[in-house]
Amino acid sequence: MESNSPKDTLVRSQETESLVKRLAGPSSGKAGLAKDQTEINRIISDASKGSKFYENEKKKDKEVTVRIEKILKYKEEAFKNLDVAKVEASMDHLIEQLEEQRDLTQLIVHVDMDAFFANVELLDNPSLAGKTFAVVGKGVLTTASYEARKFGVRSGMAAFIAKKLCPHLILVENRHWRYSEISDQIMGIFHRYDPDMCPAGCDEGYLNITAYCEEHAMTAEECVREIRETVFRETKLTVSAGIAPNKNKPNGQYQLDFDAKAIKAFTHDLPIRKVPGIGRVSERLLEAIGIKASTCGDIYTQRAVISIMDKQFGLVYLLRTYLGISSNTVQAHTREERKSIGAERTFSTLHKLDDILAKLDEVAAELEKDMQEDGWVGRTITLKYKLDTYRVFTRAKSVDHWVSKKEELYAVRQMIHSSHLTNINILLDWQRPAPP
DNA sequence: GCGGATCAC
DNA sequence: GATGGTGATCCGC
Repeated sequence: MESNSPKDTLVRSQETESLVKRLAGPSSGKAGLAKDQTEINRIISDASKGSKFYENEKKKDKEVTVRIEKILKYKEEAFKNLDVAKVEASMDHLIEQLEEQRDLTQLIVHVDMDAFFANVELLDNPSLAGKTFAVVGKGVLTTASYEARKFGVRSGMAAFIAKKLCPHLILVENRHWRYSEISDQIMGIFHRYDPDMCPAGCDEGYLNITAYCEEHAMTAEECVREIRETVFRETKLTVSAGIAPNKNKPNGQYQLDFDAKAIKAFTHDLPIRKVPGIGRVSERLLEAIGIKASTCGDIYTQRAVISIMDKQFGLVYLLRTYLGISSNTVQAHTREERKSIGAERTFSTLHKLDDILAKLDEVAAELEKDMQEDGWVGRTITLKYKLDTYRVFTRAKSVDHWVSKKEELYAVRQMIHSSHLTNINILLDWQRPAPP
């Protein structure tokens, strides 16, 4: 095999490009590309180069490349005997059926606090106003102020990398108790508008305001303005909202027309990476099979390919994404619906088994404490640990009785088969998903 | 049921 | 010098 074929060169240059993008972190592509993102990515990559973290990312990137090669081979094979016109016609039929399920009667709102942790810090320390600062926990950023974001600083980024991008960056330590305090307050406000509202993390949620608007003879827009004003009045924090007939997240503060055509126009140019569930890897895989512009509009033009790759990508999920149809029911999760509880710690590399077991004991004790608070019990104990190479191992064991004690959690020590640990995670499942 | 991977926040 | 913690889900054994 000649190693300098055009295809080879292409694959290799793609690989470095995707690695550089990967190193920029999971949230970098999410907010839309900055003008000088290439330069930012270069700085990040240079700062990482040579580290074990970098080597691990390189390995994972390579694995995705191999996955892509397999998928392309499969695609080529499946395409050989494919009557494209016929498949497209049957896809069009399926799309019609899905279109019939579109329900435009519900007023669904997605509310999302602006730079939540950062703005809470700003609230409690006004001297941060206008400054480039970020909130940091365990060496990793959880939020960045809008001023800092201009430098390419993003949540999920290592603090020392952020400092390279923005040397004057002020680092503020996480204060979790403070955020949950305010989170409770905000969720309380959202509840007044929809008692069944569904929180998504501590700073955002989905509301169905159909009933509220009916009862108070309000339009959705008026209602959402009132929600946002109430949050600001009671917390002095700002919130953005998107209004739509289902849970597809609109962009920022936005009301989507309640009309199939307008919704499809919206998704047509929407980068597929912004769709919940499409992350960095799926974006790369989809790009490889022809979602070239990486927008949802390409789902339609590539419907024949996608139909033969149903297994890999989920045909109906993608078609519904193209149509801009998603669930429009909002329901709070009940405590009973929770499926697992866990505790995780990262530490500097431990080599001696005794030290590792001591750490494991700490994590087990922490998990037992959290379990007691909620009266939680489970049947499957999973141990996850990470080596200093960032390689992760998982070992699970299901038992025939309910586990609640730290002694039983600590028993996972039998499953450790390495040293050089930097992270330990113990997870307890209430019930594993039943096989179909 | 288990282990690896991906994803969201 | 250095890259988090919690919970969910899907796929291929």
